[in-house]
Amino acid sequence: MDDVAAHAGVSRALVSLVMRDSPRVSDHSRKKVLASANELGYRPNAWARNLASGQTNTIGVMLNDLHNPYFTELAEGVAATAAENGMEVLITSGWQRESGEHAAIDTLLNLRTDGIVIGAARFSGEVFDEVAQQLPAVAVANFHRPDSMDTVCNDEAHGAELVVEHLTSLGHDRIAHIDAGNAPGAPERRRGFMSAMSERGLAPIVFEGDFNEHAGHDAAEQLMRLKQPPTAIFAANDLSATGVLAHLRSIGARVPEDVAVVGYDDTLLAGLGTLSLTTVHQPRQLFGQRATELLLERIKGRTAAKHELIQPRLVVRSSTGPAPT
Amino acid sequence: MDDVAAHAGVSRALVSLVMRDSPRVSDHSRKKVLASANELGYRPNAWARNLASGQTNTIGVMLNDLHNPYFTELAEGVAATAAENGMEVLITSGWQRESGEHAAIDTLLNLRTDGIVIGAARFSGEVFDEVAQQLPAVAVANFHRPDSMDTVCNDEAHGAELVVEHLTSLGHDRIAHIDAGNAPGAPERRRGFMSAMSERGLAPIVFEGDFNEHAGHDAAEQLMRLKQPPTAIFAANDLSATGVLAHLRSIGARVPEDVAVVGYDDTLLAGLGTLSLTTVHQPRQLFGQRATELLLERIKGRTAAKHELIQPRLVVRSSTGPAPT
DNA sequence: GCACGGATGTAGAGCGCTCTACTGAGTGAC
DNA sequence: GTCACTCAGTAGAGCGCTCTACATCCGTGC
Repeated sequence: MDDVAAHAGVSRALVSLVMRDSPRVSDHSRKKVLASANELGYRPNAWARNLASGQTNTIGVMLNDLHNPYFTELAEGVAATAAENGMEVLITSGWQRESGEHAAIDTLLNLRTDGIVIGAARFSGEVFDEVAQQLPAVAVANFHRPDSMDTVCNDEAHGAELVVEHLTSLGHDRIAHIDAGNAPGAPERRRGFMSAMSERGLAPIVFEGDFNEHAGHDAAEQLMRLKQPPTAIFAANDLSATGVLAHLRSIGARVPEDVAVVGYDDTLLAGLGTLSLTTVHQPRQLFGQRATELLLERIKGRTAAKHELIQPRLVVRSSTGPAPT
Repeated sequence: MDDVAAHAGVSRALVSLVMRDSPRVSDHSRKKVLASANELGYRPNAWARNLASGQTNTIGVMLNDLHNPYFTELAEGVAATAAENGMEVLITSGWQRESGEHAAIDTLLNLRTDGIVIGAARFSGEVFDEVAQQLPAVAVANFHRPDSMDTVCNDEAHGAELVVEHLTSLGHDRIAHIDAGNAPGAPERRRGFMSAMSERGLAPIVFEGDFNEHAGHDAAEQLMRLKQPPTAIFAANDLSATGVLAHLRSIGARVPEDVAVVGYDDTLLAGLGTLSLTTVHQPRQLFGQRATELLLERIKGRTAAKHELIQPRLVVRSSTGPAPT
């Protein structure tokens, strides 16, 4: 910076003003400084800048798992909203391990970014409190719902209710749900399914499963061996639903004529022509957007915690149809 | 840091040594300082530390597209290798736009991380040169192969050759390739296919396609209308192969008895029980590992550029089998 | 002619660390 | 007893910026 100042024949302070796009600089000086900076290949040092200014203009995003589209779309939403507000985004990941998550959060805390978005961490409540105490933070899709920080969650239960509503409106009444135990989001989906069913006076059939293809396949096998097999199967997620479809095909059951199948998450899979799965779509970018907006409010001084529930929507494709008569 | 020093009754310099795990500190002082730091909730400021030390202990990773498993697995490889070497990783993304890529690179350059890994950027050669001039950098899966920085690439041509070898060994000789135009990696796959075919005295059939399901479906439709349809189809990637499978199923052609199908990339799709696709697996984590290793060499002072080609391997599943007689 | 105020520009302290050079105490060899 | 050396700790400059307070210049109004 000294070199640029000397080269342009101005003070260091003026160079600083130019680099920060201050309106307090005449056009003439601005051009002179910019030309010198360009010629010397000068680029402001972010560490020094942030140290001196005490703010980073950066939002840190900690994602549990980069392979999961859920998180990357969340990050994309954060990035878009951050960019609109002139902020930058730095991502760290825990690579699906809890120790990794701690390291990733520590990196961001040491960096003292202006705020932190936490994507579905396995942390205990205390860790959340500790983070919230140090920096403005928002947790997304986290099922602890810590009071100490803002949260943005998908309304899983409502998603399940949408499924039941869709299937019952098609005339289905023997509807089975293959769940995913205590995996994140699964209990809420299960509870939503059960309450939606009983509200309609229907018996909720629930089979144990998991968020993978194999579990869906096995559960479907058991379901179809029942004396009265269900006419519709609501799988834990899209992957699980592909297992269901595979089993149904193997026993010659037609979808949706004999059995309707619904997934959850609206992943790439669901959209494939071969599967064309009715599923529940979560507006994942919106999660990132709302999280960032909440964070910006926090940075501006709000202190009371806010908790947002985002509404999913049903995407009807060709794996569901009228119940067999 | 002053507070911690005062609280522990030592100098600031000693606190600094403790925070950096220096062996020059007695056990007694170390414990005292750590206790004070803990009590006061002290956490070293990364900006100040990096500014003062002139190094960041951090590797920056710029990824073109976080949704693409290719890049996230690359990042995972970088993270693992970086962790082994006691370094941290910070990720930025260009969100599939070139302007975004520039911003993402700028962020890292301003941060002056110790090195940068660039995941498949759309940059021109000059941009690579410019980056390489400022910081140690490695480009991964980039098809410009700039001389100014190290590169790590997949040997796409060899992957295509593996496919041809597999199919011919099964007795196939009418093999068609659905390509993906000039999309990244596609020209290399096409060339590999063509040369492997002609080496074996076979006529390479190439149809225009793209890296998506729809393109695979359409190309397959055209292929199967030929007077002599191919007995094996090598799609541009797994997604394209799902389109092929969908069309084959719709016209009642059996896979692999009537037509063998091969994908590329070994994504989640290929492993699904319903598809069970023979495909080419790229060791994507290895890309990240090698990239990081090259970067560390650079940081330690190597100046001559290195270019590595990583060998893919064929994963045989049930979408391929002996050619019909 | 003078006070005033807006527009530009500058000086210099300070952000929170690290790092070099140094001090002083203890240890062992001769 | 002296010297050389090691070990533990300290002082203080300095990393590359920003920011507050101030200086200077010029046009305006009375």
